[in-house]
Amino acid sequence: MSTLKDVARQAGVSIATVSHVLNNSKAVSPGVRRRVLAAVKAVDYRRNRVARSLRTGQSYTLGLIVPDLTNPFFPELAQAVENRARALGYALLLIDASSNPQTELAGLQLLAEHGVDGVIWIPISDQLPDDLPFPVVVVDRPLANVDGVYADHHQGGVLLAQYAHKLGHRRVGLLLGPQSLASARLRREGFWQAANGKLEIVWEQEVPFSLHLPTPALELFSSQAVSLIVSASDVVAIAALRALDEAGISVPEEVSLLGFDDIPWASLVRPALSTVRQPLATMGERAVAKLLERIQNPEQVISQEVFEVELVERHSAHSLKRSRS
Amino acid sequence: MSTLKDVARQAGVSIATVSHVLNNSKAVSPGVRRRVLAAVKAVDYRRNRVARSLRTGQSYTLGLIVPDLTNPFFPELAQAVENRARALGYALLLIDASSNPQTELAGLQLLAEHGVDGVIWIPISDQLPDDLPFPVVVVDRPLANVDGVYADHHQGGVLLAQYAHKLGHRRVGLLLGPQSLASARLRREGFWQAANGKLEIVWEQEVPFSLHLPTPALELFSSQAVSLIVSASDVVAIAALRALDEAGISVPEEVSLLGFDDIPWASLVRPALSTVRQPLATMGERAVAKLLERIQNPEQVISQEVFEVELVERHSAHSLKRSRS
DNA sequence: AATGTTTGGTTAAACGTTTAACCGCCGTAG
DNA sequence: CTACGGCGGTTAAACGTTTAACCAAACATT
Repeated sequence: MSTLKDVARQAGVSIATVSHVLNNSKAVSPGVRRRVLAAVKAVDYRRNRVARSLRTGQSYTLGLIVPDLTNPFFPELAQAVENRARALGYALLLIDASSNPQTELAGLQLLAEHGVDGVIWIPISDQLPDDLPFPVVVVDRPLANVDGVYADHHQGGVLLAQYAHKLGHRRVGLLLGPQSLASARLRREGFWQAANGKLEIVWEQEVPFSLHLPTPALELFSSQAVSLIVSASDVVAIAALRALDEAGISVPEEVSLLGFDDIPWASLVRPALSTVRQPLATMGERAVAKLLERIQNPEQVISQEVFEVELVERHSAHSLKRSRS
Repeated sequence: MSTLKDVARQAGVSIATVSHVLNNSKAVSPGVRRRVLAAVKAVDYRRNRVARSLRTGQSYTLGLIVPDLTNPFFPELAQAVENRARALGYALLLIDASSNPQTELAGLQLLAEHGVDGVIWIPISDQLPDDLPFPVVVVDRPLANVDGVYADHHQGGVLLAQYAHKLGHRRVGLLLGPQSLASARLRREGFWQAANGKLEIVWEQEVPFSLHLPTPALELFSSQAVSLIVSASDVVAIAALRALDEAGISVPEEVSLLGFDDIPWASLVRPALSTVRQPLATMGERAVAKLLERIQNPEQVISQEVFEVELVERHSAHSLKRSRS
């Protein structure tokens, strides 16, 4: 690869001058500028970001840590983040933590070594390690003392409960997300709060955000009759769907099902999932914007942005009212 | 962030010595080594990979370019690549090309600037730009003159045709992937070859690898009767599934459907897709291994590895024989 | 005892940028 | 005519490593 030196030699100027025309960091005469640009083409020069990083302390690289790419919730987010970052001149280092908090920490460490300017983090751990040498903005799962962008999980819970009530359900079961995650806690709280007096929560079961339901959850389906199962996320809803199907229980005729997230698959599955939508791509883009703001201005007060959620009605939940009347 | 200099001062040795203990690049007495290690802890030293890169010419960073993370075929691959790369001490720069060849090229350029040691590429373009300053290994879509790891697409096509014949189908329609992609071409060729004389290919339609079917494809479903539709990939099979559902055509009763890839969703969808499986994660891991071999030994002869595929029977394709007998 | 040889450490150059400091020159103002 | 302030360019230092070259002291070999 050719360097500034090569360009300089080719153009018959000093390397400083070349640098200045490339960065517009100083006035340079049109004649020289033209020569330099020509030389750049001639030797096929590409700036060496490594050297630049070393000198300036900026790497123009961001980090992204996701818990598990295999969970269809994350790719959409990741894509938005990557595209936005690249549009703004940043490359993106990806860490997939494989649902392992250890890995996640190691990832943070790795990103530090690589000198990223900042990282976007969808955490599994419930707190930020201290003395990180870069700013971070957390996405999806609220954490204290960090910039964050989240959906309004609490409101999502409320929406679900209201919808359940509106459909005339009374006895419901809750497939909760990991309660170590603020997002899952908030959804639960929202639901409970809005359910108060109107809905009877017959059982609650904590399950991982995964396509594989633990057997205790499976057993609940048959043991205690509920007319509606509301699940922690679309993925677990879909897992439940499959389990119910295998158990010969039909949705929504025998039991209704509600999801959360509105991942693309929610509308692809049969019956299509009624769920609550969060603006994933927007959140991803906003996260990188926020991170860059923080990088520009490290002293600004930390803030959280919460995005509105929206109920989307499809066909996995059934109204009891009509069938009763 | 503390530097070698800080560690050296703290330990009362030269920075060269510190470097040597950290890299085991020279014998150092146990006493000094202990002091250095202690100093490292004391000042919370982390190696600065940027500086190291500049000096050594190695960045310990790999690039990964995927066409579209939102297509569920890729996350699994990406995860495998990332995990394997990290396990071997490499970080991974992700580029999502958003199905745009322009973006893809820009991404390659960006990776070059960042000085990656090599890149793993799932290309949309049909050839490798020349004078890339790093080695690349191509995955999934065969390209000439590059290292590659692929599934045996041709054999997959054969398997599909044989299976179709075994089930007693005769009139079939083909939802082909973009024929600019070698993978899609090979699948088609395999199918045609094995179909020869046994199957009548009533129509062929080229569609993108996406959840959205173009309308010409939709129209085919009703216009010309076939008993089986074989699709370019699971995603398009699922798209077809939905379209058929909306058209009130039931699968597999009225028309059978076959996929390709065996993405996780293939088994989640109803009816579960019969499809051909390729060992995605294995291929991802093998790709990074191959890339590293190439980095170690730039002169080795280029090679392609093709992986066996396997038919997996589920419930989207129907035997005609029984119903006829 | 004189002469290699090994051991354990240091010095300094180099990687490719950016950027502050410097400098010569030209045009203009006093 | 002198002084002065851009203008347009160059020089050189610095970023944090790695690593070749060097060196002193300890040790082994005859």
